[in-house]
Amino acid sequence: MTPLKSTSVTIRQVADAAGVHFSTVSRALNPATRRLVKPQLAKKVQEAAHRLGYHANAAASSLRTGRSKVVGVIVPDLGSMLFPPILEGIDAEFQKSGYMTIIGHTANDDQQQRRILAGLSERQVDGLIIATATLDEPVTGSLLNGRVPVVLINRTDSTGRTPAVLHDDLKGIHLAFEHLVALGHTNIAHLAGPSVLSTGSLRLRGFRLAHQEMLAGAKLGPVVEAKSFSVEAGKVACLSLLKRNKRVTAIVAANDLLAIGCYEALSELGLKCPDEISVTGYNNTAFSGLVRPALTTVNLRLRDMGIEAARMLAGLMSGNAGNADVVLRPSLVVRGSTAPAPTR
Amino acid sequence: MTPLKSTSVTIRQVADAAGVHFSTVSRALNPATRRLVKPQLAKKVQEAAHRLGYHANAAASSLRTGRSKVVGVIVPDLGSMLFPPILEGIDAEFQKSGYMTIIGHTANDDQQQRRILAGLSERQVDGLIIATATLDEPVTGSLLNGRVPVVLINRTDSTGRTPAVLHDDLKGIHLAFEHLVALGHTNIAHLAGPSVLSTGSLRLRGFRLAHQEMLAGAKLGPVVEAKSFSVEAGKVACLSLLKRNKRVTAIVAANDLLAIGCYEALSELGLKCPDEISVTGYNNTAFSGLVRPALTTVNLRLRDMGIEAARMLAGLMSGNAGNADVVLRPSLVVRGSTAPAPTR
DNA sequence: CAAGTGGCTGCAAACGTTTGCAATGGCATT
DNA sequence: AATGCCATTGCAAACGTTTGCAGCCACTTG
Repeated sequence: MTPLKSTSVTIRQVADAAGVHFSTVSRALNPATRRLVKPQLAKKVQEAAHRLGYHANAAASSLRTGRSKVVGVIVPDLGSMLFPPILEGIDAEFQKSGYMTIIGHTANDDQQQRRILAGLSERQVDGLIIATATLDEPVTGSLLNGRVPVVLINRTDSTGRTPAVLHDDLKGIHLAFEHLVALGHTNIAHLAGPSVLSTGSLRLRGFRLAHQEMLAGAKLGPVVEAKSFSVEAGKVACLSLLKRNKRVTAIVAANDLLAIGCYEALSELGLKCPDEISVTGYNNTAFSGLVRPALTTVNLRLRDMGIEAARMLAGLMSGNAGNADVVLRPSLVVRGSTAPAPTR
Repeated sequence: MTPLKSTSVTIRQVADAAGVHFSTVSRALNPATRRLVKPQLAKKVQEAAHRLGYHANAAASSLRTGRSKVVGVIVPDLGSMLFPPILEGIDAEFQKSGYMTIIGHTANDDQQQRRILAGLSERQVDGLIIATATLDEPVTGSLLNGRVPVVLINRTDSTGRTPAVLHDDLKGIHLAFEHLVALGHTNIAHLAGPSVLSTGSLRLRGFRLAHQEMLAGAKLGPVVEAKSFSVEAGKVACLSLLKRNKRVTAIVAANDLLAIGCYEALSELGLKCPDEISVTGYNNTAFSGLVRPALTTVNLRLRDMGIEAARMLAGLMSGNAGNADVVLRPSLVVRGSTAPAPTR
C-alpha cells in the first residue's frame, strides 16, 4: 500500500523508456532468454536499462524463481588463518557465475551454528559450504529440509555421505615422516590434534601408517594428543611428551601452531631445534617462514580447496549427483626446523 | 505459473493449521506486530509454525518491505590477517539484530569492486561497510544511488564525508616513538607505508609530529616509503634506508610486515636487532609474538573496530545522522625487538 | 438504550520478477 | 489464394510477504 521506496528503477520504467512491454525487457536482459527477442530490440532495451541505471531486484527475482544466487559458507573460526584463503578461493570461483557468499561464523558453538543455518535458510541460499564438520556430530546429507545441497570442506564428518573437498592428510604426514627418516631419524614422535576433528584423527592415522611402513622394525613412536590446535596446547602436550620420552629426536606436529608450541617447550627445556630435535608443522601458515627456525611444514592448497568446493557446489546446484570427493595433494616445504638426526 | 518448488512451508499453510487468516499469522510471527494479536492466538500460531517447521521467505519479505536484513562488507584482501578479526566483530554484532553479511573481496581491483557493488545493490543490501577506501578515489557519501548507508573501516578517504571507524594512528606512532625515546634513542627512522592509503600517510604524519614534539632539537629522522605493506617491500626499503643513514639506531615501521622486512634487511647487513638497531611494528599481527626477536608493536583493537562499525551502520540504517567518526585508542605491546640505544 | 470506542481479525492490494500461453504478423508451402 | 508455421511480442498469473483499511464484536459511556 505505502510505497516504501520509490527511488529504484524497475523493469517497467525501462519498458516505458524503450517503448516495449515489460516482459520483453525481462527477456532482453536475461542472457538465458535473450535469444527470444529480436537482437535489435534487445540492444535498445539494454541501452535504456543502462541509461536509467537499472539493477534487477534480486528479491523479486528470487521470489519468483525460488533461487537466490547466494550461497552460505560456515566456518568455525575466522581468525585461524586457515579459512581466509579458502574463502577467497570460494569467492573468486563464484564470482564467475554471479553468486555471492554469506559467511557465518560459529565460534565453535552449536547453538550459534543452528541460528546461522536458520538465517541462511530464510534467505533461501542455493547451496552451503560447511567447514565445521566434526566426527561426533554428523552433518545430514542436505540440511534445510533437503532443499539445499551441501559440500563439506577441510574436515569431513563420520558418515562420509556428504560430498567433501579435502586434503590427503595421510599423504601429507607421509611426506613429513619420509623427510625425517631420510635425515636419519628413527625415534619420531607425533604431537596429535584433537581426535574429534577429522584432521586430527586422520593425521594420527597417517603417522601410524607411515611409521609401520618406513620404520617397520621399531616400535611405534610416542603419541600425545593436544587439547586443541593452539600454541599453548602444543607447548603443554610437547612438554609432557618429552618428559616421558627422552630419546625422541624428531616431532611431527599435526599443525603449525602445535609446532610453535614445541618451539616454546624446547626452549624451556634447553633443547636446540633443529640440532637436537627436529620439528615439522602442518598447514604452511603465513608465519611458518617468519619464525626462527623457519618451520619445515606441509603445504596445503587452501585457495584451491575453496575453488574446488565452489565448483563442486555449483555442480550440485545444477543437478549433478555429487558422489565423489575431491582430494588434494599436499606438498612438503623444507625449511630450517629439520636437520640430520644427532649422533649419540 | 509452474510451481518451481512446492516443498517449503508458507504462511498460508500455517494459517490453515492454526485456523486463522494468513495475515494474522504474519502479525503473530513478527515481533514488531505481535502486540496486535491476542496473546493466546499468537501462541497457537507460533506453535503451528514451529510444528510445520515454518521459515519466513526472506525474498518475499524483502520484496514487500524493501529491506533485506543483509549488509555488505567489502575488503581488499582477506589474506592480510587484518580483516578476519574485523569481520568476526562485525558478524558477532550483527548476529544480535538478525542481520547477515555478504563479504566481497576486491583483491585491490577497481573493476572487481564495481562488480561487487553491483551485486550487492541487486541483492538490496541495507547497508555497506567498506574497508577499501583510498585517498585518491573517494567514496561517495552513500553509494548505490544514495539508497544505502555506508561506513568506512580501518581506512578513510580524502573527503572525510563518510562516517568511519578508525584507529588513532597518530597516537599509535606516538606510543612507539615515545617508547624508543625512553630507551635513549635519538636517531629514529620511519619506514612508511604507501602514501595513497590513509594508514600509510597518517602514520608518517604521526612520526613527524612525534619527532617534533619529543626530539625538538634534532633534525627530522630519515623516512623511506615502502611500495606496499609487505615483507619484501619492507626489506627493500629498509636496505635503501640504512645504506644512506648509518647512524640510525631505531626504526619505526608502519606495519608488522614491514618490520619483518627490516629483520631480513638487518640480518643481511649483519646488524643485530635489538642490540644494534631497535625495530617497532604496527598492528600486533598474530605472528608478532612468534618471530624472533618477538616484535614490539602497536596493538589495534580490530575486533572492536568491527563491532563499532556494525553499531554505527545499524544506527545509520535506522535513520541516525552519522556525523561522528569512532576513533579507537591503540596500545603498545613491548616485546624483544626494542632495547636501549647502543652507546657509541 | 443508543451511540461511541477500542481491540482484534479478515480482506486484498501491492512489492518486481519470470514465464506459460495467446496473439500477431510475415513468410513459405500446397 | 488459403493454410500452416515460425519468430517475435504482449498478456497476466503467480511467487510469499506486509500492511492500510474495513468489519466485527464486546464494552463503556452519556
